[in-house]
Amino acid sequence: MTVGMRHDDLRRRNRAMVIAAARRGGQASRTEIAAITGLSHSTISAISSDLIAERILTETRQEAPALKRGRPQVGLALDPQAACAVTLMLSLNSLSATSLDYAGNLLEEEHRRLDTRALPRDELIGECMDILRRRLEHPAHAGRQVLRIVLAVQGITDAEARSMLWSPITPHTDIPFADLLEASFSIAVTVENDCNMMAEALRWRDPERYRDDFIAILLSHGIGMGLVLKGSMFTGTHSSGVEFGHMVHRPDGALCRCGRRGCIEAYAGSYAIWRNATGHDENEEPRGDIEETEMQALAQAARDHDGPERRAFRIAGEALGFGLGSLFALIDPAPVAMVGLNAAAFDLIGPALREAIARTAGGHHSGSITFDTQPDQVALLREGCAMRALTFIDHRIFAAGRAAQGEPAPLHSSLIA
Amino acid sequence: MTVGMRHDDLRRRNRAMVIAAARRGGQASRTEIAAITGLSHSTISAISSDLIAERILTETRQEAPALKRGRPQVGLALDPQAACAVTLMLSLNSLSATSLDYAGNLLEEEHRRLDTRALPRDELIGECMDILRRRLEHPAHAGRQVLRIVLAVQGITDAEARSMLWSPITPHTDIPFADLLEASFSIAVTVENDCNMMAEALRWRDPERYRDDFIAILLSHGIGMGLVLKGSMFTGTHSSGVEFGHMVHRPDGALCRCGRRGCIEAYAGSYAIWRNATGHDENEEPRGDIEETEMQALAQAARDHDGPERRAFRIAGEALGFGLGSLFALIDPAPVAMVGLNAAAFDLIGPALREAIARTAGGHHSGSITFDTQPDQVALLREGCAMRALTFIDHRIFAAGRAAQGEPAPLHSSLIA
DNA sequence: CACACTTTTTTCGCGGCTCGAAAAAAAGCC
DNA sequence: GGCTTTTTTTCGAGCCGCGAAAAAAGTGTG
Repeated sequence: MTVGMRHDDLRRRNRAMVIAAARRGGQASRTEIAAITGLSHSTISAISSDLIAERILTETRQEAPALKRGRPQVGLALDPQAACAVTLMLSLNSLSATSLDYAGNLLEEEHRRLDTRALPRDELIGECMDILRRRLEHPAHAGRQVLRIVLAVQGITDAEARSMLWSPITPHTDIPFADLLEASFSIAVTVENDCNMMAEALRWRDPERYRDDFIAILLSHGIGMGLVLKGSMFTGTHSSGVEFGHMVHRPDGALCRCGRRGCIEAYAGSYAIWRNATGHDENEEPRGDIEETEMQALAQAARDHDGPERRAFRIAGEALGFGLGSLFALIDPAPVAMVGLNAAAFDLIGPALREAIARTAGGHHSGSITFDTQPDQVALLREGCAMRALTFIDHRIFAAGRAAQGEPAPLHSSLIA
Repeated sequence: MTVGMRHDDLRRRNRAMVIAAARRGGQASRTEIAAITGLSHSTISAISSDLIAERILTETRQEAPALKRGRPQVGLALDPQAACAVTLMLSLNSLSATSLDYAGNLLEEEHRRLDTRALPRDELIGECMDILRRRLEHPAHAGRQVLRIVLAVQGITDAEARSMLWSPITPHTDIPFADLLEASFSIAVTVENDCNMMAEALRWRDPERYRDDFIAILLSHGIGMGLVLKGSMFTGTHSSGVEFGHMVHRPDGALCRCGRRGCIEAYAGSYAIWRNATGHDENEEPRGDIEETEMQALAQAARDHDGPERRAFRIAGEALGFGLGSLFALIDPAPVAMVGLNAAAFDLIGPALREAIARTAGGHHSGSITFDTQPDQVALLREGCAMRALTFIDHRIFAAGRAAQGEPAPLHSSLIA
């Protein structure tokens, strides 16, 4: 509330709403948009025809044959030709990238395996540069302008989404990816936390269930979280925040990958489950990487008989439950989606988790806590990045208008900000 | 972003900014406001003259003699006659109330002692009704209209600020104070959490230090928290939220007043410190109330010699430290203000607290964690309530305009919402 | 003490925005 | 084919913020 509102801010916001309605899909008609936004039909009509003239939206025949009388509604949809976005996803030993048109259709993609932990800093950056360059030079774009690049990384990013501050996938820290990529390609870039992107994807996948308040928990080698509160992504004040895995479960407890003790992750990460299931001491240095099959074998053993494996998953559930309980003391309960490899073992984790939550403040009104497993972590991440990139174009570039007026538009000055 | 922006929303927001500038004090001139808001001088001039005509603002001679050349700036200040606000503060065994003019000056106040824990539900409500009625009938208002009532309670309120859901001061729950008071007095009411109001007060007292991100922790019989993130009060999704005292410190640990185990409060509340200092078992039922002098005696004993008292304060510090560490894993570190009785014992609590934080994720970048003690809990609460009530009038009523145009204005319809 | 100078505040006309009402368009119904 | 219904566009009106210019209210100077 520091800065005043000028007249064009108004138009910008209302344009953004029309674009957002089209982005939500369902071929919203002008009349529907007017009803949703509360704006007058004239306003929506004016904005729509502007957007169509600027080749941002297109009219689509309503596919439903419209049994009703009266002039049929004309659906508004995003013009796929309006722009492109590129997403980069950097994970442990894996770098992938996609190109998308403005409507969100996948144009093409590439996946590379590389040893991220061993790679020197320059080469890690170089790999990202190269895969991005190959996207930009790819013929699939067919003349469309790439207006936005999103790079999602495992680990902590800064609040301005410009740098990777720390990541488990590499020993290198504070890599200013956004600055580096923008300097080379002159296209606006943001660097995002992978769990936040997964949460973003859930909003688009199931807007009924995941709308204003919900939690995405990544159960894999480490524990991550994406948190949406009151309709917007919750981030830290300086960093991408919400390092749920490093909330303290047991003071001075088990040794965590981060070097500290007692973190939730030190009980619920893959390495912690493995450590407990295989009879290793909880103070033992965490293993670097664990094969998916190995975790599946542990889960199967836990399902087969009551033994250390079952106990290990129970301990994981307990740590997650108490952690969620503490979180819910702060934000009130909300639906939870479990994502990632170990979400497949939620049958082993869930009971102890629920039991632990019930013993905390969060268990008070546990009605609104529902758990749901989303196994396809990779697809979720890709979708989230795509939507983040596209909605950025919606809001920052197309809502502002006066840029895509046919001409190439000044890339360096206006699009990077 | 669901609802579109109309034309008058624009004016409303810009009016609100001018009022806010006056509320911040310093007799801001039109020129300064134009600079701060980024709006043009003409706009600020138009809005100011409207607000002066509506008797919301007044011009004040700049008291500084203005050594500069040129036409001297004319300060804008709130017109104390524009409205009134009433605050009610309900705490353990205490009910107090104040009347304020629109500029925030105290008109008069009343304080009552009553046995809140023993009082039947109706009588508790009745006491609030009565003290409010006495305020409204008090001659000090001198014809000014009371436009807002804020009731702050210890305990949990709902997210809409209409009901007290639970409180340690009474066995009764779910009391819809806002509905009850509005039905009787036809003045808009909100019900707020006391710690949130203390945080609100800190923003006004020391805006340099406590601005966008900070934490107020109430150290008294229980442990409370008010949290400001990214410039706005952080609340739960359903309740006033941020029940920091009931985050889990040690799973299945000490018995808490809330009936659960291992909460931070069960180690750091007055009753917990007393329990540990006097050699009682940590599973023992918490004492209901502890005199201020008794806690001071424990603190003195802890300062005098190394014994169970010192250990009790250290345990409290440790619990708070690990709790803050977990919190900082979620939101990143921020300045902390310690408020309330046991803030006076921060010399005993602080070292263990810092040590514990250093062992958590929050200790990573501990640079931005500063601790500060604010002993005058009562004054802080009163200030916070006052500012909450007055800024509500600023935003919801005066920024909207077209209401206080001389006439009494339709109370029932427009002011309650 | 008059006049120049400086800074703040107001005035005025312009362009842009949204709105409501009415008109136009595009169907189905009989 | 004409009537009805619903959607969309058009048109004039009313507000609002802006920039430029004017007015206002002081200080400095000779």
